[in-house]
Amino acid sequence: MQPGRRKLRWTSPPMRVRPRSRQDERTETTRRKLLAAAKRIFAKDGFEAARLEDIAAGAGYTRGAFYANFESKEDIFFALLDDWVRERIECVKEALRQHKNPLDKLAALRKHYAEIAKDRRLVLISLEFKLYALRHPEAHARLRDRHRRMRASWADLLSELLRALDRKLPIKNPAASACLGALSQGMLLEHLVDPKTLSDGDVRHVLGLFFDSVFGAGTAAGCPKPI
Amino acid sequence: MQPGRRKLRWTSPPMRVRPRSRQDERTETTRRKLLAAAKRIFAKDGFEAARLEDIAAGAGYTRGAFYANFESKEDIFFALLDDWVRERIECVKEALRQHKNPLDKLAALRKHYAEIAKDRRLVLISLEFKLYALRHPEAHARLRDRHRRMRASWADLLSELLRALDRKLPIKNPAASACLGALSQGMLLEHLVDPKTLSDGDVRHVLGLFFDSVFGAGTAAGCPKPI
DNA sequence: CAAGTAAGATACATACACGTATGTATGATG
DNA sequence: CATCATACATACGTGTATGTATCTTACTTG
Repeated sequence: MQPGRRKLRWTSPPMRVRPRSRQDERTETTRRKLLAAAKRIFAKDGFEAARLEDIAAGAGYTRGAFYANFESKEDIFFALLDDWVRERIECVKEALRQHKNPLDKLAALRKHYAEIAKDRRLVLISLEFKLYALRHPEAHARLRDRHRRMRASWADLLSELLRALDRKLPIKNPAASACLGALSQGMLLEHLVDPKTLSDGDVRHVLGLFFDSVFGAGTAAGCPKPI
Repeated sequence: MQPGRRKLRWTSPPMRVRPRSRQDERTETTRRKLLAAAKRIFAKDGFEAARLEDIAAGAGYTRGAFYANFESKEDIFFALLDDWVRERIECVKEALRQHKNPLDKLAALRKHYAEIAKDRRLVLISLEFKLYALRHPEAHARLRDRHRRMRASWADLLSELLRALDRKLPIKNPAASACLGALSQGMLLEHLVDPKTLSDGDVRHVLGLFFDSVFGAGTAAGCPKPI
């Protein structure tokens, strides 16, 4: 089943036994270039349709370089996913740090949510990959793992914020953020399939309302019998 | 570009010039069998991964039979989609007919929405196909067309019901049902990726609340500042 | 600077699904 | 009954992505 499972050089951080040779730098830059190219190609063609050759070529190499640095398409995808999630969390943390008042923090979070869907390509790919994972057990397990970690990070952020606001979520924490994500992903898709039926404005509008229903409106203590 | 565009016998209903020969019956049954098999295979493997050969084999034929009856995988998919949409609309109409009181009708509709996600396979495939369509302009156009027709049918149903209840939707009609669909699809996906984080119950719960926010709660005149 | 190691290129063997072209029964028609 | 058309099967050619094995070039080290 498993074809040999070659050991890759970077599954764990580079052991600094040797003080970082020129070769090490070289591999790191190619790895970075490959990741950047993969991001572009995945965005353009989607996960399944993306060809390893295009990714390698996009980074200025051939498939040989790819296989020297990654095991498979899934492999490089997860590497990208990790980066992406990390960036998003950092970005939100940073945004929240810039406010003192909890209500302002909430507003910042709301704004962030409204802007997620701007990263359309990434949202679509993550959607596609979820479907892919449902048919590929190994990928599914890895993805679920990532998801849990991500939700946990969000949950930490949120519970702190909610404590400061003295509010409670209508459903338990990680599920709530999953629902918000689900709605935003789903609406983005519907919007892209037929922008006339569900406009960009509609999407933002409904997303905002849903957000308020979940976290309580921005200023009032929340809708009396909200979602 | 277009490889010959063979004329297929069933793009329009059979001309009854001849009074329905035994051959006609034959083709109709094979067509039906192929459609049934396609439904199974699509459900099992997804749209893109499904092989024409499996579909044909599943119906007890070979690829020859397939190409004699359909143009392509997309083609048979749209045929299935049409059936599915028709069935769903009929099913809801029937359910609504069984009640006199508009509030009961609304409750029936609510129940129906909660049960859509039960048809998991179909929801997933329709999701997958939307993504597929976004990368295949011809399929996209066809799909958008279907979507509009479907939304229009829903809109008719709903506006009648809403008039009877003397309520207004918080966003214009077809968009509202698109949002409901989006939420249900998105949550189903999240649920399947990680059932522990977003349970089946959570999904139904949130879907119900969202429904109430959109249409007004089942009994009260609706949430004062709802979605 | 020579010998060894690692990065990456090239070439190949494989696999798989597709669409088509041709063959063969079975049903229709004069 | 003979001939023609239709439904479907079989076989083939093609395109295309994949993974690996081998070769070349760049770097490292004694």
